[in-house]
Amino acid sequence: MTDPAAPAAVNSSVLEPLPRAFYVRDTVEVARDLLGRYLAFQPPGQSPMIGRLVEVEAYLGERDLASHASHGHTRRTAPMYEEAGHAYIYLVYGMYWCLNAVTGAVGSPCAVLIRAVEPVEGLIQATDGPGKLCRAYGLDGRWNRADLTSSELRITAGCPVEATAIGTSPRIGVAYAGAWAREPLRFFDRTSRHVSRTQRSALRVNGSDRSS
DNA sequence: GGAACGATTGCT
DNA sequence: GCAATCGTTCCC
Repeated sequence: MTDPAAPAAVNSSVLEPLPRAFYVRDTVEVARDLLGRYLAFQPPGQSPMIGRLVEVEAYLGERDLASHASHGHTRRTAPMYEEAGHAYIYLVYGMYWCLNAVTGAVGSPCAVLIRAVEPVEGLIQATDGPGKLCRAYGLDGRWNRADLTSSELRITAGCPVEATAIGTSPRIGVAYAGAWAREPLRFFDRTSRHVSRTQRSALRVNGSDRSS
């Protein structure tokens, strides 16, 4: 039975956090399965911010030349080597924070970069880009290693995007990575108008949109 | 200790 | 097309 007093922009079942086991799988599988899920953040004393994941990228460990992990285990990349289901948050270009979900087994430095969400609740600023969404949520390095299954920063069940609606393309901003730059490791909801601006221009240029 | 370089964004 | 801006990584 629905609670008539609930604000109910979002019902409770979709807000159930995804369990640890969700993240302890093949990283590409996790990336695709993350589309349609909710990124929910409620800092102490503030109202919740919720967005629907519409664009992600998979980073596949030390052999992946586009990944920070290609430099091995360093102070920065340590979170990727740790338990799946936690956040890996880093500063890029000295200005923007980026949020990842750590995936796979401990010791295997894989992660999924959250590139864009569609505002669902409490989000005012733009969320169509990895730096923009962290700015909109107010996320920064203090939330590095946050447990996405149980902390104030979590990813919840939402409603997964069906396979036929998932678009695939090479990753953005990793031209330095040689052949790895061309791997189809970016996934997005083809029906969403909230994918990143960078993605749309890249797709126009290289025509690499391969919906699957 | 120093230099080069970004998993981006926004303005020209 | 390109500047902003600073932590990380790597070389001396």
